[in-house]
Amino acid sequence: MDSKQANNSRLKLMETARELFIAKGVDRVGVREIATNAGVNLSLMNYYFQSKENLLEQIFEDSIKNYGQTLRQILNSHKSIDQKVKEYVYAYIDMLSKDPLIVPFVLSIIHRNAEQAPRLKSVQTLYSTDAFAKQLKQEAEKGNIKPVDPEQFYISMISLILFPFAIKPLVQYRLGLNDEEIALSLQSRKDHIYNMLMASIKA
Amino acid sequence: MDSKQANNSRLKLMETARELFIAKGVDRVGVREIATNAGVNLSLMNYYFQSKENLLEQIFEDSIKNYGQTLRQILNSHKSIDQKVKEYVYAYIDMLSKDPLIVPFVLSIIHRNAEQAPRLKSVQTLYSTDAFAKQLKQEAEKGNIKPVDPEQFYISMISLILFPFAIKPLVQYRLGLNDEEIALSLQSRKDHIYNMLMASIKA
DNA sequence: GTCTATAACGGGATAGAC
DNA sequence: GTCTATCCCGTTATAGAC
Repeated sequence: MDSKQANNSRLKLMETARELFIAKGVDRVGVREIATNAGVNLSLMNYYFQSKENLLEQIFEDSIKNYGQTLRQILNSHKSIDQKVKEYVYAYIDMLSKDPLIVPFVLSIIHRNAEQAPRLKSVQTLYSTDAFAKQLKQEAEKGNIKPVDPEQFYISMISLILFPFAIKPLVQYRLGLNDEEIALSLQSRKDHIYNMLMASIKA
Repeated sequence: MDSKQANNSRLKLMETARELFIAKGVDRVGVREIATNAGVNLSLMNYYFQSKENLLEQIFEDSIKNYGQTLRQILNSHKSIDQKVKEYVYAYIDMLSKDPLIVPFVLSIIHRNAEQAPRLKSVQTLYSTDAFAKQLKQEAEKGNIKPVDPEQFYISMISLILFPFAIKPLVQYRLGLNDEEIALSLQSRKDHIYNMLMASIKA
């Protein structure tokens, strides 16, 4: 069947590219190299994915979509602020630890194409406040937490979570950590971030 | 004089490039375009700056160097933690507000060349903890502040400061802010960040 | 040391014929 | 879907002028 063939070539390209990107770094992998390794014609690759960047986006789309839904559900649930923050921070860092390329990739999209970037799904996943802002306001009015600008609080939360992954190589070099140690350090940020966020709004 | 001529071409290239980079975005500006607009031969441009990325780095080197020294002096001074954090946050955000391209540029360097990046001066400026960590430990032992992992605290501090500049276009689009409004929002983060950091270590 | 002209290479992207 | 030709762009090299 044609559709099976199509899917095979598409999938093969994405798998091959993913392996190469992780192994060598995105910028040290050529499109011709990907096509060759996948046993697929370069033109066909540009037929499915119009650009290398788009190929990269497709590769992460699935994992980003799944995790993004999880993250949004946490913020939109009926749990307490405290519980939401804790679950959000934990789930987000777990997600990024499994796919460390997501943050630099999304940031490069924002940087490269500032105008169109905000419309991309993978980008929106990184920034979705929704019902969380309202809850922060309501709880502040009830006196359960200190009044706080919801947008600023949300931006602070994702800053604390995401930025360390953007500067991971730098931190790793500066502190002389191996891969396991830097991974552990990022894990231990979970509680650090949670504590910092909650301390700032504790009534 | 020869040196004046040289400086003229060099400066003209840097000024022209700077304007184009800010106006169109780094990746939508070609090297031939820069040379043409500056009225300078492309070969000469490669004579002074060997690559587009190096040109970019040269453009920011001065401002980064000056501000970097200011920031380091704040952290290495003999002021209180409270005072240092306040001055550091304020000075850093002022610096980034004047040169909004610094953060995405440095992050792209880290992303592109993870191995060599940590050695670059412009990169090191963004991450220099030095004496600040010791002070955090000492103050915790004295009971003046809550005990905290100094590295985590420092990373949190620069995350809160820097990340919003990395996602500025995204935030601007999502909240529907014009240039003045987003600038104001970033200014008002100064106190937000300062309060959050101090609340997390208040004894 | 400053500057120009020109050619060429490699990589990403595009278009059209088949 | 495939293949070829072609283009743009960053980069390098060379040869030479002032």
